[in-house]
Parts: sequence; C-alpha cells; structure tokens
Amino acid sequence: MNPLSEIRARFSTTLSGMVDESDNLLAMIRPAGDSKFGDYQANCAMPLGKQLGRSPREIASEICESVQLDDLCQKVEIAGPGFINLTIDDAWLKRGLTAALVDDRLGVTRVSEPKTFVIDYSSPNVAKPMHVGHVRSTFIGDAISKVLRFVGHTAISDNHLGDWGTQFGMIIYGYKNFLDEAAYQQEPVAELGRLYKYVRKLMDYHAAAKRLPELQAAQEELKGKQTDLESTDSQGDKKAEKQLKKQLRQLRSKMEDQAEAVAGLEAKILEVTSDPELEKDAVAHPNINQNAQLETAALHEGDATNQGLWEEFLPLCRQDMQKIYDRLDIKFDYELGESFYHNELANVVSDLTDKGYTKESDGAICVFLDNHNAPMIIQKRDGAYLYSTTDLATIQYRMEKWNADACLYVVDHRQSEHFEKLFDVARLWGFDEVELAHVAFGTVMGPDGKPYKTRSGDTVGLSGLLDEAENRALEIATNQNPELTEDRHREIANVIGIGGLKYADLSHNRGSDYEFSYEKMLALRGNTATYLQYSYARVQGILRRTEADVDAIRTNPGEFIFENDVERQLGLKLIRFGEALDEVLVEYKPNVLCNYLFELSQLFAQFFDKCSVKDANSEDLKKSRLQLCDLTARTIRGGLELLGIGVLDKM
RNA sequence: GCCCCGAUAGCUCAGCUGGAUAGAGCAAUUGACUUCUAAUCAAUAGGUCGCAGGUUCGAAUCCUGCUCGGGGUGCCA
Repeated sequence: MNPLSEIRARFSTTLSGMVDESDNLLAMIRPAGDSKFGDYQANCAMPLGKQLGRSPREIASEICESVQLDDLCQKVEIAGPGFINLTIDDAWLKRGLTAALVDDRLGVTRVSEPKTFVIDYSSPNVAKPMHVGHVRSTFIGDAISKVLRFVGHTAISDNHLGDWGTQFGMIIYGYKNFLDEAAYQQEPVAELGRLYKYVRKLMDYHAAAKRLPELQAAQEELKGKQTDLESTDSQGDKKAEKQLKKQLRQLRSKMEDQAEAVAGLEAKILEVTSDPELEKDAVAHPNINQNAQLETAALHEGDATNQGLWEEFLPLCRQDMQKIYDRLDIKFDYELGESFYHNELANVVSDLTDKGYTKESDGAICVFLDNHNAPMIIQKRDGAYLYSTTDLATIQYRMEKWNADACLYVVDHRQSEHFEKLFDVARLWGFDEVELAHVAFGTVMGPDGKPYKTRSGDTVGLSGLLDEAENRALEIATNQNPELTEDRHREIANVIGIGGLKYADLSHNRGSDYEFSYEKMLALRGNTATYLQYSYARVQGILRRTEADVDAIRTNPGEFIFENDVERQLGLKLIRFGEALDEVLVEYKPNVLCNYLFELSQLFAQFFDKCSVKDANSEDLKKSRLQLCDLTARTIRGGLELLGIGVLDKM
C-alpha cells in the first residue's frame, strides 16, 4: 500500500460523512508542493468550507480530529487558509520499506478490481518500411500494457497491422511488371521492398506531373493577389491598414507553403527523369496509379492470382518487420491485421443499416452524428469499405472475443476526429459499456521544428535510426570504458542505445510534439535513460564492493535507519513507486513513470554522495543503507522494465 | 469557413481534474575525483507562464476575446 492511497483511505470515511460526493475531495489530497510543508497535503477543507458555508480552518481541524492518522503521520498541521499538512511517520515508513524489500512486487499491491484492456498500438503497414513515426505508438503502447499488467489488470496487446491496403496493390503491380527474378529468389524481402519503392516513385511521378501545373497556376494567382494587395491604398485608415497587413502576411505564408509543395513535386519528378530506367518505365506505364488501385481492388474481390501473391508476400513482409520488433524487444499477444476482418465488413454495414443508423448520401453509406458536420462513411460509392468499417469490425470482434472493459488506441493525434466518430458510432451500435480511448500522441520533430525527415524529405527509416543510435552508443561506451572487451561494448551499446531511444520518447508528455536529437537521447548527463541505468550500475558496484548478500538482505532485513535526511527522502520515494504507476494509468502517461524514476535516481545520487555504505559507522547503519541500495536498484530496474528498457550491472 | 491542439528560463521540456515562493535537464559561471563507478554531486545566475479581460480566499492551470504556430476537415489510412 502506498502512502497516498493509505491517506486517502483514512480520509475517505470522514469526507463521505460530510458530503455526498467525496471523490473529488479525495483527489485533492496530494504530495506536498514543497517539502517544508511535509510529505502530503490535503486541500479539501477550502472548497468544503465554501460548500458548507463555514470557515475552512474550522473544517480542517474537524477533519483532523476525525481522521485516524496516529500511526500514519507523525505531524498533522493546519496552515494558511486551511491546508492540512501531513508528515508520514518514520516508523510507518520503515515498515513500508521492509514490506517492499521482502516483496517481489516491491510493495505494489494489485488492483482490487482487475479489468480487461485491449491495447492497439504500433500498427504499421506491412510492406512499407517502418519509420520514425511508428516509434511513439510502439513504445507508448508497450509501456502502458506492461504497467497495466503489473498492477494486476489483463492487458491484451494487439498489433492492428495494415496488411490489406493499397500498398499490396502496388507491390503486386511491381511484381507483375518490374520483378528481378534472381533477386527475388535470393532476398525476397529486399526485392519486395525495392518493388514497393520503385512503384511508389513512378506513381509519385505521375501524380506530381499532373498536379504541378495546377499548383503553378495557383501560385500565379496568388502572386496576382499579392500585387493587388500591395497596391491597395488604405487611405490612412488604421483598421484597414492592419487588415491589409494581416492578409498580406497570410498570403505570404501560403505562398511559402506552396513554393515548398512545388519544390517537393519537382523533386519527385526529377528523381524519375534523372534515372533513364525509371524514366523509360514512367513513359511505359502512364496509368500506373489507376492500375495499382485495380490490383488492390482485385485482391479485395478475391482474384485468385492476387490472393496467391498476397499470401506469398505477407509472411515475408512480416518476417522482415519482426526483425525490428526483435531489436526493440517488443512482443504482442495478437497481430490481427486488417485482412483478418475483411470478411466481416459487409456484415458491419448491413447490421448498422438494419438497425437504422445509416443513411445513403451521394451513393455512399454513412452514419451521421449530431456533434460532427461530416458523417462517418462506412462504404464508398464504388462499394469498397474503409478503415472506419474495419475499425468497427475490430471493436465488435474485441468485445465478442475478449469482452473488453476498455480499448485503448495508441495512435497519432491527427486521427483524433476519426476516433471521436468511431467511438460515437460504436456506442450507437450498442458498445456503450466499454471505455474507448484514443491515447493520442504528438509528432516527432526534426531540429528545424518540422516533422522529422531526411534531407531528401523522406521519413526517417526505423532500422537506420536504430543502427545510428547503437553506433553512437557504441562510441560512447568505448570511450568511456576503453578497458572492456568489444563484446561488452556492443552489449552496453545495445542497452543504452535502444534504451536511450525509448526513454527519449517516453519521457515526454505523449500529447506534445517533441524534438528528436541523438545527442540529447544519448547524452551522458541529464534526464536520460543513461542516467537511470548508471544509477543502477552504481548500486551494483556497491553491492559488489561490499560483498553484500542480497538474498540475506531480502529474506532477513534489519531496521531501516535515517541518519541523514536524504536517506529518509530516498526511502519515502521508494515506497511511492505504486503511486507513480497509479498516476501513469490515470491518463495513460508513461512520462509520469519516467519522472518518478529520474527523481528517484537523483535522490540516490545524493545518497551516494553523502552516505557511504562501505564506511558506515555501524553495522546496523551499513545494513540499512544496503537495504536502501537494493530496493533502489530493484525499483529502477523494475520501473525501466515496465518502460521496456534494460539495465547493466557494469557500464 | 468550421473543428481540434499548442504558446512556460537562452535551448529542450515537465507541471495543467485551481493551491502556498512556477520546476528539471542542457548551455553559462564556480567548487568537489589517492574515496562504494565524476556517465556524479554541490552552488550561482537565468521567468511580466503569448497578450488583454473575467471567475475566486487563491489562476501557468478554468472561462471569454485577441495574436502567433501546428493539425484536421464525405468516399486515403
């Protein structure tokens, strides 16, 4: 039991005796903002005073008298307008630490009402190389799943692969037209990748060639508008002048965007025209865009050839993708891709239609929603289904198969509108008990503050990114400890390289965009995975040097002694691990756990500096410090494990 | 046009279901290694929390308006 939930439990009866709804008042009990006020503070007396029309301080003292805190808090004070400041009793704290020390779960209790969560994350398109954008979904989803499981919930992770979409039409088209048979025999995945990129280039070329004149015309139009605006005389009217300036500014930014778009198109065109072979094929395949789409349609309609090719390609692509997951040490319980649901799509539409929720509009089958202007389209005019249809089929499956209490979608925040509609339709359809949540995340930015791209404007491939992270980590490891063997260096590089990447991502608030930087990710100082891993390794160093018997420490603990204030602070932090995990799950934010582990490591570093274990001035003190060390190491390791990050005994 | 999100130290970011003097890391300056790992610690400096109003005992946090930026917006995913 962590202190916060214990305090809340004690306050609960008193508060619920005073008002009908006490949950929000309990939420106002929190860690103290400033340690000089104690360890925790209860802020509920102020709103309560207002609600009951009495003095907050009076209420506060009434609460303090009624709540049984004798054994839990050594100091309870009322301050300011009516804050109740609580200081945890040292004896209680020490008992908690002992309980954590002897417990494999570090004293974290399981939830009393376990629920079943389905977490949908990663979900890349197979056959397209994974890129930096997949990183966030994968890491965040994995961390949330692990935390859910640790606190006692059932978490079913499901990688909703894009294995049925247009990219297969493209590969099939490539296979039928541009296959290098020998290469395919030798390295099928590489050849399929090449075909995808080749067809992509040709399609982009034709699309760009078609779009470019339109864009250029639009550009001219804007230029004309600019000239008009510039020659407009505001005739001294300040308001009009301001308006004019604003319009001009907006126009310029629009023109910049357009210039960028034109440059992008020109680059796509140049890529083809600068390569004679590509250019030849571009000329020979003028309708490649439509034809690739036809291949997709044929696949979806069960065309035997395309179906056969898809069945041949899919395992190959998945194997390739698996290599990345292996490097990242990410596993899924299920990988039910879009193809898994394709036979259900017609039923989804007919069922919704039978129940009277759909409406035909411009030939498409739609579900109109009160709070959205645009409907959710579930079947296109040409009869094809959309990903909204698949998503509905997926919800239905997850409810029928797992009877989920909650489905979490760890997906880019740009799709928030899609999910709002999806959830609305699902509830309308009858799935109104389940918690449906879009766990949205922001974009990974480059150093220019724009979405992270390579210099040529392509998204950054994930396998190259991992290589780079590990190579840089290897260099650091080699420089830092030249005496170790190369194998050791590689092992260290793997753990700090991949760990650094994960931590850099997870330590940011998931909702925000963040700027990606190898330097910061692997920095030797600061709030990084390395810092936490280093703290862990230092503990292991202490345990080695003092020849401590950790099994004995854990099975036969001695008393905890707080000689130095930092020992108490470290101890308090340690028994608050469970609080951090609870907090992570309130809004599904792994960065809360990162912050906790960072603060824990900082306290340990202070402890390390001030409190020698080896030279402790009594055996009892030494034992107490060893216990703090062991618990610190296990908490850091356990916490990092939940984030999918490894540790090293030496680094 | 409409909808959503953001703006916090020089930089990168926490904090946002209202709480006491707004935090961290980096960068800058200073100090600490014959000491359990200096991949560390200690200290200094750095802020009109985009602007203007409002709500109240109390606002970075809630509301309104504005400025700037990003994203989305019926048949892509």
